[in-house]
Amino acid sequence: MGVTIKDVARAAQVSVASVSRVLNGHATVTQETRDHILAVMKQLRYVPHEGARSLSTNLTNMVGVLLPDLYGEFFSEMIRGIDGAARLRGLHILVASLHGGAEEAAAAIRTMRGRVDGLIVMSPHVDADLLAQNLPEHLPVVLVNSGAGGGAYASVSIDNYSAAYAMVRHLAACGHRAIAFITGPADNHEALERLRGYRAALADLVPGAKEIVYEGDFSEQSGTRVGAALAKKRKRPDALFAANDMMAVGAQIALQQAGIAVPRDIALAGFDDIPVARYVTPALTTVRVPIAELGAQALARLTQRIGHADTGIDSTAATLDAQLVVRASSG
Amino acid sequence: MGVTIKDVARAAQVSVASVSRVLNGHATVTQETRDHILAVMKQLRYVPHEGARSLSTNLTNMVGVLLPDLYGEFFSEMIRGIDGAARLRGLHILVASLHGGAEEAAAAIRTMRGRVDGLIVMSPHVDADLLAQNLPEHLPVVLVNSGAGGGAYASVSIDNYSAAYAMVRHLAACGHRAIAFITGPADNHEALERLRGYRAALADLVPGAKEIVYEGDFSEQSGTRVGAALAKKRKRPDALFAANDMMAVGAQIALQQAGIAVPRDIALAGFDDIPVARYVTPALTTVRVPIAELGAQALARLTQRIGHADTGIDSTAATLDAQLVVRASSG
DNA sequence: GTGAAAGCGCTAACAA
DNA sequence: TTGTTAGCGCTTTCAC
Repeated sequence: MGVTIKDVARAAQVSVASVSRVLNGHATVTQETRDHILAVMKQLRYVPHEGARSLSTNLTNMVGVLLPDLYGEFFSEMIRGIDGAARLRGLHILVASLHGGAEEAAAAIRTMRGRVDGLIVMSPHVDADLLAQNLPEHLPVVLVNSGAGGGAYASVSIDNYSAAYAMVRHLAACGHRAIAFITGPADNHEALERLRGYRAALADLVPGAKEIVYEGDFSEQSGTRVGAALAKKRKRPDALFAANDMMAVGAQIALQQAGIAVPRDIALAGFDDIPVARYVTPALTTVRVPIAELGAQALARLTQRIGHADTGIDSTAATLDAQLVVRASSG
Repeated sequence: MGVTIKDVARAAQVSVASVSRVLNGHATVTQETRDHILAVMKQLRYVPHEGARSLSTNLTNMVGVLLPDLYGEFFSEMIRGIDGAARLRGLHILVASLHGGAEEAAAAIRTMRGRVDGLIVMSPHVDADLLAQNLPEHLPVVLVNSGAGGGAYASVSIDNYSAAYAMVRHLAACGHRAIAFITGPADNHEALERLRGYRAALADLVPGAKEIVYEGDFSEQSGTRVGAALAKKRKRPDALFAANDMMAVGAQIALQQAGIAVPRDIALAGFDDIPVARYVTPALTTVRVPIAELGAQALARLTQRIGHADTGIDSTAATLDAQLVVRASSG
């Protein structure tokens, strides 16, 4: 196909070893031959074959990124964070989504063998077993926002529990007592942590208050449903806390269409701080999740593991704090 | 490092060739030995080394995606479209951003050699020369939304010109005569096409109207600046058409803060239909760009080129239509 | 300082 | 049906 190291060697009348040496900056080459080889490379438009080099060195300078989905702001921020940290270290990223079921996830994991030096896995569904089964041994892995590790892998996550707790504290401080919650998908680790935070805070901070929990699935529609249902009730809660912003926005629109004012009639809060949160009216009180930072941290942890791959399993879990963002919707 | 094909062969008491055969589904293996080998693979947890396989077959099943930036909705939609089309074909994607200058862009392009079967390049800045210089010869390439091809490469793009033209037609049909425009970055091909569409439509459809052009750079701030400037004027245009949604949103906020109502005092329109456009008040009239579709098309074109790589250079340019989305902001 | 040659893990003739 | 062997493009000892 293309120009190979052999072509360069032949044209420069040297051995491939010498060409390889200048390629890798090994000092043991005369300035003279080095210049000559460099010139020939230029002239032939030689571009090294990274794949072959990887096979030889057992180093790819790539990290695999396994995401549950490639949709929306969360994902793009994540990639941005990872890529930023990666380019700093001269690494490239191989992205794959785990879209389908366990079957497809397993396939995705397996095709990473020999292509990457490490893996960043974010997967609310994949469990530790699946990983263990399909992961080439000794391949460094960092889990993101996942309960799957079970302590077996290094991980970084957002402190969803504390952030949800803090949000309820804020709502209570605003004078709201009947505080309702819209959950995320039942099998999503993050969503469950947020629910747990809501429950704990309610029990701790609003004595005598009882939980009001609506089921959602992180989609705007599920928020809309809850908003519409609430609008029809005679007795509404003082505040509605959705496990993510999209549901909060859905609820807000449904409520307003029913003539119920936010925050006058009911306070509203979300989670994530997606861009839209700033632009809706009233602007949405929410929790800012440092997504890009999360990705950057994951990559940092990973490269550190790649450095000394034989230090055994690293099961430490890092946690990033999320930040309360108070806007108009919480009253 | 891991378990290799040799290990499997040894354990199964067969040659590596046989193992390779069952790996690749070559029928010429007894059911008996096949089963045996499969069992050994399972037991040893063998995962083929894709890198090595690629070197042998000269096929990576990966496509490189070079993006100008990894920020925001546009990028994530693009990736989603490409990835969706890729997984349909059993391909994986290697993402890299061209962040820095030409230097870095060149480096990014070069490291793709031997890692990918083809390249999707979206780059408002990179020109045809840079590509030609650093691209391994015969590597299939598809350009996205770029003027860089100069007809030398296959490309797919949005018909920015016609969409902008249609938007001006819509604004004119709403009765607006003094229609202003906020440009994008001066070196951005798409931005220039939108400007060209605005100019042509104005000349064709609003006889006697003169162009009112403000400079922007696609950022929300630049829109805010224009909005603020406009707010101070005694005589404002009837309508403001921004070359992208972020600038339109920026302008809208600045105008409203100055007490100028949209669309009563001035009509507003954007371009892209980012999610926020739907949620601002009033909702933004804009042009929906089928970004994911654009990515999917690019990948489709690419794979078709990868199939018959020796058919020479394909310089055909496909164009996707964008769609006018009329909401409240245009009056 | 430079070259010859073995090997990275796999595939694909070619033989048997 | 199965095994032997020569690469794929590169790196890296080990001699010279």
